[in-house]
Amino acid sequence: MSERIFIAVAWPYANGPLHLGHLAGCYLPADIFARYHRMKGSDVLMVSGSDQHGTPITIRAEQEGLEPQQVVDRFHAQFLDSWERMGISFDLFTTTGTDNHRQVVHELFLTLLKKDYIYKDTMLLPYSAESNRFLPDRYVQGTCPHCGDERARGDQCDNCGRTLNPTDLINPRSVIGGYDLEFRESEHFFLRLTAFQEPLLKWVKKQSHWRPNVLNFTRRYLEDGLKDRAITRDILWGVPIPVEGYDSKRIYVWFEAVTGYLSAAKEWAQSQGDPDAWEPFFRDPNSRAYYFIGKDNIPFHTMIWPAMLMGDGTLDLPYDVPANEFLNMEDAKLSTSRNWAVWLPDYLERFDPDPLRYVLTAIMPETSDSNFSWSDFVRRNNQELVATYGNLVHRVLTMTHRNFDGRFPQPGDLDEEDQALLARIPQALEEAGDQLGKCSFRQALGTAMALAQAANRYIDAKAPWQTMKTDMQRTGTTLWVCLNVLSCLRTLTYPFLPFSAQRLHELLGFEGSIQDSAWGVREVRAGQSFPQPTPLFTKLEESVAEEEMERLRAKAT
RNA sequence: GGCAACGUAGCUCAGCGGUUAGAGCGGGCGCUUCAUAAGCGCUAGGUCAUGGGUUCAAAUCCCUUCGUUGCCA
Repeated sequence: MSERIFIAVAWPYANGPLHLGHLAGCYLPADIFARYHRMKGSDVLMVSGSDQHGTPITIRAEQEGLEPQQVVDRFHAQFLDSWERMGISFDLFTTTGTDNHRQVVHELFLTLLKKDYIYKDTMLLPYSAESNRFLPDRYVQGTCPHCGDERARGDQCDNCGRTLNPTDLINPRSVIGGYDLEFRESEHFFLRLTAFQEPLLKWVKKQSHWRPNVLNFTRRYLEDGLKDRAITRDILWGVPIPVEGYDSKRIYVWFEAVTGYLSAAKEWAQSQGDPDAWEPFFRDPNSRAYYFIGKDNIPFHTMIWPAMLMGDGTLDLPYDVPANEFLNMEDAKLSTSRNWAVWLPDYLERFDPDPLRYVLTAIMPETSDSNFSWSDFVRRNNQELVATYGNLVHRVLTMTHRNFDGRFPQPGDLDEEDQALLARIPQALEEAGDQLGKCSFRQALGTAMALAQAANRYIDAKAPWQTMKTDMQRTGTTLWVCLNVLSCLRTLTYPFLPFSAQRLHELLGFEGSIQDSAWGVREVRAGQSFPQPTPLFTKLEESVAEEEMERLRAKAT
């Protein structure tokens, strides 16, 4: 009986390239999870897309003298390229700019409006008479009422970090052209979040399988009390409001972007030639939906989106929201604006994807913030990937190829040590499978590496380079046991290291794609011929850490 | 200012009520030579931030203080 798994991943904002924080935060864990489940035979749908709307994109477009669409098209193409080269295996990576998305958002909006979960009200907003338009919060600057900083924006003050409303600012003024500015009443639509407070709290209290930080954060938030929130804005870049008379307004990104999970599933279904294929992922209690996000996104996925789903009443709520904490860079907080980050396109110009996938999994911020450093990257690559795992593969394959004529040996009688190591194979698969299923990716990777270490110990004890002088039968048995461990490691590492796992698959003489193998024991065949082995991973010069650190520092502003 | 999390070996962290507190890396000693000078074994005597409390029993639960970080007003 196979499981059905919907994997929703946070929508990256299409106003800049992706960095290691994005990857470690949600895309890599989601991909590991998806690959594991596909191999296990689960019915998997993994979707996401570029978030195209919102003020920062308008601002960037204005700065560069481009249309917003040109900005988002550029980054969307870059995202697709990064996924391909990093091996992030989306079933669909779309955008919020499609007709389909607009329709799905409209349907949900109208459903909630009809049920009175969306209502109209007025609010006081910044308006520029001279340019004849309402201004986004970010376009308004003024003195922060808390710290007195004169360059606070209408959404927040960068100096003291507090969240603000434009009406909070002292001496508010427009950023564009420095026009005078007034506040005018504007009519908007609000989501009645207060109606969902109790149902949400009741639901959240049952989610004992959630990560403690996600659960605690959400409970505290709900116990403090939700407020209704405006879901429309006086802007022109975004999804239109499906009600007559609101041409100068659009649906606010946070309402529209989370709906993208549903619209992406529907778009995927259409692309499969079966428009209803999305339904089992949203309307079957036996299917489970996982939302992979960074911790800054928790409220939207544990409260707002579930509230919208509850309001609709026909769609399943998230099963789990395995939010990750933050990844720091060389002991400092990642910062896009200060350019303190390693960008994916940049990384991929110089290094292979698997070492990064390995290191980011090993330090994945599952339970607390973690730190990426280039010296740690080089160290882990050289000592863990190359020395412990890659070298195990290489020493076993080389010895076998050289002494058994390029074929796998026929095993003789198995002694206790042989049996003990072979017994670890199904154990490791079960253990790692269990850990992967619980989204404990660091642990699962550790399980795989522990098996590699056990094999290294076994080889040391068996010393096949000694026995081959006197007893080829014994040597063949030893290597046959090792080869079966390699076959297992091929499976165990696949979710984390898809590229090298595929290569190992081929080095072991298996045909086709490793993706089609099952999550289970697969013995090597005695007598099977296999190719001349080449190393799986490349050792990095120690100087790489220094050079990359320099590069990072040089670009920072 | 309010709330929360964290503070464990030189470094990065795991453990989160129950035998002498663990792993990886670094350091020290030794073994091995098949392999990308890779592998394996042994070794670190750390007041589990601090001061109290609960308990037969606490790094593990509760409170104080200090420090770090995050969220919120």
